[in-house]
Amino acid sequence: MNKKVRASARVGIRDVAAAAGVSPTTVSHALSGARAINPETRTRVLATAEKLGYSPDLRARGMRSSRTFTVGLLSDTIAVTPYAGQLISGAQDAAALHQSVVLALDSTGDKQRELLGIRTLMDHRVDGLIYARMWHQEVQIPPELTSVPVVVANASSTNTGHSSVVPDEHRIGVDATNHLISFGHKKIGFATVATRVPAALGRERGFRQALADASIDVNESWIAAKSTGAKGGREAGRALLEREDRPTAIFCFNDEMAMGVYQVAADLGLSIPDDLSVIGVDDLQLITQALLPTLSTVALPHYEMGHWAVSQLFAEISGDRTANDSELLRCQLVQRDSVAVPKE
Amino acid sequence: MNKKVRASARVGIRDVAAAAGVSPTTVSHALSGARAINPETRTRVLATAEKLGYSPDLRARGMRSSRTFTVGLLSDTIAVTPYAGQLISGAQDAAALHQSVVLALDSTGDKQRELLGIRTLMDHRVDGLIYARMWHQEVQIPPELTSVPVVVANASSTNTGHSSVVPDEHRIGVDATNHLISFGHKKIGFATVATRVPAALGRERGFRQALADASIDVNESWIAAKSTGAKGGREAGRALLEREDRPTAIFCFNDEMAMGVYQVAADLGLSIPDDLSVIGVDDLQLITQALLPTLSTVALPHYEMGHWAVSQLFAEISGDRTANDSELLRCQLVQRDSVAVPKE
DNA sequence: GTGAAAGCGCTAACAG
DNA sequence: CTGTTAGCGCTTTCAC
Repeated sequence: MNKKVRASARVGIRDVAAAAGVSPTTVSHALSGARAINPETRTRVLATAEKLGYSPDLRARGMRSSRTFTVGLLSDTIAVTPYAGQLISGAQDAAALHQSVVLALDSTGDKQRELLGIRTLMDHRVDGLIYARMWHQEVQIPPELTSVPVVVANASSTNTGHSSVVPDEHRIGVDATNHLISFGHKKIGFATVATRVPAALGRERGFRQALADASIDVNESWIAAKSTGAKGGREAGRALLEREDRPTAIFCFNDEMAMGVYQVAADLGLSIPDDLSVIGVDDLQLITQALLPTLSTVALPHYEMGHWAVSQLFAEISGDRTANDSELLRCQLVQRDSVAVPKE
Repeated sequence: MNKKVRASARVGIRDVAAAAGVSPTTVSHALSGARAINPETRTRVLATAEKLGYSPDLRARGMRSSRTFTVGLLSDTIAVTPYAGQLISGAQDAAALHQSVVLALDSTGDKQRELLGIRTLMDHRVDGLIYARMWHQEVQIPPELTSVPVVVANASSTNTGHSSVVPDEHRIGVDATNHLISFGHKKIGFATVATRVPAALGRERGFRQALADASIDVNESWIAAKSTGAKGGREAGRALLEREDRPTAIFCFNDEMAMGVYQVAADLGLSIPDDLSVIGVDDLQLITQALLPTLSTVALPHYEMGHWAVSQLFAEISGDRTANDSELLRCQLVQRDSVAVPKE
């Protein structure tokens, strides 16, 4: 019941100034450290601010300094995977390092909604923008996205001038295949997707390269390209495992396909990892942890991509780094129980 | 090359006013429709604004009207499920209906980070706040969260005064069980979790109620409470299926546990749905669509909860609705291929 | 080291 | 129906 009368009128810099017996200007500078202040005064001001429960109004602050402490994140999420959450989470953490927050918006893949989202983000005067995809792909930055720094996440932009970050797909292929090779496998299959997306292309190149480096010949009939998902995994698994000379290990394009391979293996009476080693990509814990045995995989770095993108954005804004950097993120191999030494 | 000289100086209401030969006030009102304007003038102003590529500065607008067109969303996400994305997505869509955006922040379950998040959100002067959990639970609203309207999503608040929205767990139990009953099952098991969370309690009550309503006796040894996840599902599945008098159908606490039951069934040579019907809860498509046969389930309404929460928030802000409403959301039964008529 | 004044882009209050 | 004036809360000149 103490001055709380005008509860709606939040305490501002002015109130602090009055209470501390200085001018608003001094409070401002004491808070921001923008110019030298008598240490004593400074301490007093800070204490007063604390006591009064002062909380800065970022909008007002931004009005003058033309910043909003806000970055936009435009994605194409359809929320069936945890990817969006992970990427946003990384973006948030990086933004927090710059006293900023992220304004995430998804377009559901709809051009109309995307345009609306861009407008909204612009109206909020975001300091910069992350243009993100949930699946690694090539994108064209919408021309409306001008007059604001943009960094592309999990996609590469065809129209240049923007930094971008993607997983190192080639390396994923190399690492996964090498992991199988390191256990002694020589007969290694690849269950992949038929679409010519960067992920498929890169991982296959990596697969071939790792085999070549180990002087293992590629058996073309041990590469099965089907649709994605568990269904595609089952198709690929059948193609690979129902042959006389079947591989002893299969590198799967992703965890869902690996799950399909598990199903076929069970059906054929093949035990994992004794009769067949399997490795996936993605590290969707819902799958990798639930499968029996748990699935070894290469984790996709969504969190890291979000983090990198926002860090890069701020670096560009402050002029520390130039646009048009592009980063290839190394992915982590996660060892679980689906890979073992081959029987024979 | 045309006036674009001062590209950084965005066109504002003033520029539009000058170009249209009216005062800024008129432009403001023409834009907002807050007061009557000569239709002709209005049209001219709007056209000018469009031509000049005017985009309102929401911060400035909010400065005067003390709104930010922004709602905060504080969650405890650990991003292994797509839930967060779904809830946020619902929140975004509802916010868009009020020309607002959502500022999502997660605390990773850390009290310290949560406090920081609250501060950040407050500094950004969000118009309201959604306090969300990814797993249905009871929460206590942090005392710092005062001076701003709060709605709780996927949790119920012990300290009153806030509206909240949760799934109707009892109904989930009833609907899932009834679904099995409708196929003719009488020997129905329940694979659940041992923790006394609202979801487990409610679903079990619903399970019992549905059986009672159908005059089917509950066989207590057909209720197995284990840990969650596929592992718990396997344990529960073993407990239920390795008996002489085994149930012909199992209602699983969630999809992951259902996956565990699938694994045990396969191990015991039981075919789904011929020898055993299974139904889950969650509708995690990564699992439900990947399992063979695809899993029937009851979908958790994360999108809807996000949507409801934000709608309620705006209703409270505008005074249309009072705080302290609480909503029980009906969940959708998703029929797939894991339920069939029992053999015998 | 500190203050006073001006103003970011907009809308609300007060005029006509 | 329209315009003028003031001011949201802060930072930034410019002055001392």
